[in-house]
Amino acid sequence: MKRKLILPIDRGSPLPIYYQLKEALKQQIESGALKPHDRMPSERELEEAYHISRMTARRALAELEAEGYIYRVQGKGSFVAEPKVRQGLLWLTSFTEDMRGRGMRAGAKVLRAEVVKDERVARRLGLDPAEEFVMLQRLRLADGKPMALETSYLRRHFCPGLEKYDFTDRSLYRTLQEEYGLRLGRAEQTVEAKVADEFEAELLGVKPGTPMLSMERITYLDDGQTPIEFVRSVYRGDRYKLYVELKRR
Amino acid sequence: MKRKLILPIDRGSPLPIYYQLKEALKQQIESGALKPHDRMPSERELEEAYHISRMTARRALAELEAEGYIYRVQGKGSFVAEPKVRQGLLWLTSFTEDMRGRGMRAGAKVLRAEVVKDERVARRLGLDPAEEFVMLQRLRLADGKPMALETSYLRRHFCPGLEKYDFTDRSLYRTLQEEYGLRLGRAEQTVEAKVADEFEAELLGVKPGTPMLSMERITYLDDGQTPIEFVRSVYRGDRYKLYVELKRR
DNA sequence: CAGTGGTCTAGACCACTGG
DNA sequence: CAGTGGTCTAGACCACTGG
Repeated sequence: MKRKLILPIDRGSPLPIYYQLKEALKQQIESGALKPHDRMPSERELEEAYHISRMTARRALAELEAEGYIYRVQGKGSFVAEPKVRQGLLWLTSFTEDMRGRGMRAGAKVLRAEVVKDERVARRLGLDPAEEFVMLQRLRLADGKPMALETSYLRRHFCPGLEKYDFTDRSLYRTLQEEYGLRLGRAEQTVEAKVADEFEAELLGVKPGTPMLSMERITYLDDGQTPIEFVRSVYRGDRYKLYVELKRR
Repeated sequence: MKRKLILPIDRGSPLPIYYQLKEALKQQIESGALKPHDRMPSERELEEAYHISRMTARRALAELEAEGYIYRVQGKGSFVAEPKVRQGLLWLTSFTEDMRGRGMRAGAKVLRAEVVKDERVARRLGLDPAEEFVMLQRLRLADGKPMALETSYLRRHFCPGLEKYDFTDRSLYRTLQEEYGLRLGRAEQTVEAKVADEFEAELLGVKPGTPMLSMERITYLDDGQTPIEFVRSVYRGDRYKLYVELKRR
């Protein structure tokens, strides 16, 4: 198969050739010009088309493979990968998105929505103990039945007046984005096993002593370093399971 | 600085030279022989010491860098990285690697090591019900105290005789790689909360009813689609916590 | 200045896939 | 068999760091 490759490679650029080639091929994949399982140009084809050495062509393809854009099969060739859930990562999703992904309908009952100070939370976020938060506590429902107890602390300074919205049928993350222009980037989360205390058991409709998944999350803005939220969640162990994809280093 | 490097490299091995070198250097780091911020041998030193080309030495170092074991500074050299603690859930790690990242010493007590058939496990892996597995059950220790009960099922066809090794002080994943040439790619894992049953409680030294993190994992070879292992692990909820990094889509 | 990592070349042999 | 990716060689020039 002969194909015309007219991707721009600039040998005068300070950017390495393998990098320019990698980005150009990536662009082809992301634009849809190359579709999943389409054959990529072979190393020798790239060598000839761009007058580069095979090792340089290889490096571009090897990095695309490492980044999950293509897969390679010895003796056959390189092929465009299925647009993957980027391996190895969990996605930062809202409860609503999470439940939808599991085929359940999400709901909420707002228990508290008020401005508070909390030294422990402030410390966890590395902030001044006097920092003010909007504290939002919701019982989260899946298909109408209790699934989790979620307590969020948002830095008031970034979203003044947040406590006035009714979050019964409203997405917190969507509100942050649409009303305050806050875009979330990443989060750090811990996951532990515990048993329900009386308060949680009562609210979630289980017996005290029932196993629960307890999670704490610190959410950052899309600059990756400004903490905006601390969340403590307790999920019913009998209804909730975490799915993770792991990748070998 | 002149240093004697007597890491074993076998040119007759089916394993690539760069890979053997990478694993040998990784071993030096994990054993503590090389400490954080220690200087690694330079590419030219490796070239000379092992009579290999610089590109081969480079590849070993480049992969160690990609895996987070070392960092490299142009004009200065390569250095051992700080052991990273985070991302316990991101990477497919062995128990030993996981504990090391938490600053604890890993150990094991082998409870069972035998060839079995197990229809439920076979079904979970999408295999013939008659598939034979090497079942390895270990009590996992951290700093000498029970941390988890781990039951692995490995497809016997891929690693015949595996049950004859003594895994008290031996890494299962390292054995798969070095003795059977099996390289792991990715895994799918579930995480649940449960309470310890009597058997687990007895072994792990907790009371029945103690909260536990229960995980199931299906591990695939580096082709990404051949299942090789099913693992069921139960971690003490009072000693173990998962760390996850989440990214916003 | 010698030493480091970063990029690149122009070859080589190998194992593997498919026709 | 021709074509593919996987590994490896023995060089080269470059930018950068530190003494």
